[in-house]
Amino acid sequence: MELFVSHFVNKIDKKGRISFPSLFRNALSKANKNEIILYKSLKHNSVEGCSVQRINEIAKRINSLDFFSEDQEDFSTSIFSEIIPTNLDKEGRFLIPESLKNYAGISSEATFIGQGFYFQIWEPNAAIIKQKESRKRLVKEKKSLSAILIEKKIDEK
Amino acid sequence: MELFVSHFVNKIDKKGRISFPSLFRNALSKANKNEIILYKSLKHNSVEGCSVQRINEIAKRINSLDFFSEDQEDFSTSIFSEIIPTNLDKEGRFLIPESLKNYAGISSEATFIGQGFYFQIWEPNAAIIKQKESRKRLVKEKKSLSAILIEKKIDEK
DNA sequence: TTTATTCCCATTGACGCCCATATAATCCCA
DNA sequence: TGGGATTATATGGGCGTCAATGGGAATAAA
Repeated sequence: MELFVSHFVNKIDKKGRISFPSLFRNALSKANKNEIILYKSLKHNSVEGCSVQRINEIAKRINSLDFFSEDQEDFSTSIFSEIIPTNLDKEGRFLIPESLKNYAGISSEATFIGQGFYFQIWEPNAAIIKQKESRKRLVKEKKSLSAILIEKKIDEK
Repeated sequence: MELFVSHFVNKIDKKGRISFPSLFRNALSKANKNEIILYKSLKHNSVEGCSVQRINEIAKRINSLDFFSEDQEDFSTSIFSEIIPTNLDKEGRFLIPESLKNYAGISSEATFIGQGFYFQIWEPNAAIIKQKESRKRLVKEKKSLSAILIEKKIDEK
C-alpha cells in the first residue's frame, strides 16, 4: 500500500533520532526510499510530512501560478522555505529538528498518524485527544461521511 | 530539477565571507557548481539569487520578446545590469557585496530562504517577520491553499 | 606597496554509517 | 502443531566524515 495509514508511538533517543514506522517506510517509492519532507502543520501544533514526490507535485503547481503575483511568493515562502528535507538512516530513523519538536511540544516520544498522502507527528497525549475529537466529529456527521465514501468509489475507477 | 528549499542562518566572518548552505549547493548543476547570481530583490529589502542556468533561461525569454519593444529593453537593462555573478570558494563560501548587504540591512549574519527556483538572503530578524507574515496570509487563503494541495489525478500521469 | 580575494589548513560540533542488542513476528521442520 | 530458528523492527552507542567557521599565506588587483 502506498498510503500512510495506521498510527504508531515511537521513542526519541539521546541523539534525537526516531524510527520512521516500517509501514510508512513501505509507502515511500523506491526512488526516494530514505528521504521524507517535514514541515509545521498549517492547522495544528503538530508536525506534518510527506514524500519527496508529493512535494514535487506541489512545487509544480506553485511554479505554474502567475509569476508576479503576491500569492505566489507567500506560497513559495511558506512552503519552500519551511519544508525540511530529512534523510532516514539505514535503520529507518531520522532526526526531528528542534524547531519542529518545539512547535509540536514533542519531547521523549512521538505519535505517527497516517493521513493517506501525508502523515502527522504529534506529542502522544495530544495525539490521543486529536483522535478522539476527530472520531467524535465524524460520528456526528455520519451523513457527510457516507457522501464522501460514495463519491470515493466513483473516483477509484 | 533540484530546488532551493528550507532555510538556514549563517554567519558572516571578518573577511565578509558566508557559507552558501550545503543543501543549496546541491541544487546547483555540476556545470556551474561554484557560481551563483545575486541581485537586489524587486519586492523587498532583501537579496535574491539563483543559478546561472536560471539566468540563461530568463535571458532566452527576454530575447524572444519583440526587439524594438520598450519592455524588452527595460527587462534587459534591469536584469542584466543589476545581476552580480559570484563565485563560491572551495569551502562553499562567497563574499556578499557591500551594496547588497546595505540594501538588505545585513551585518553579522544572514538567513537563506529557499524559494524553489531561486533563493533569498535576509537579515535574520526580517526573515522571521517575513516568514510569519507569509504563513499568516497563506492560512487566511485557505481556498487557494487547498487548490494547491489537492491531488490532481491528471498530474500523476 | 596596499588592498582585496582565493587557496589551504585547522577546529568543532553535528550527522551519517556501521555494528550490536532486545523483543516481537514469522517461518520451518520434525 | 509445537517449539526452536530465522527475520524484522525498534532502539542504543562508537566512530569517521562533512559542513560551518576561523585564520594564515599566497595570489591578484589597484
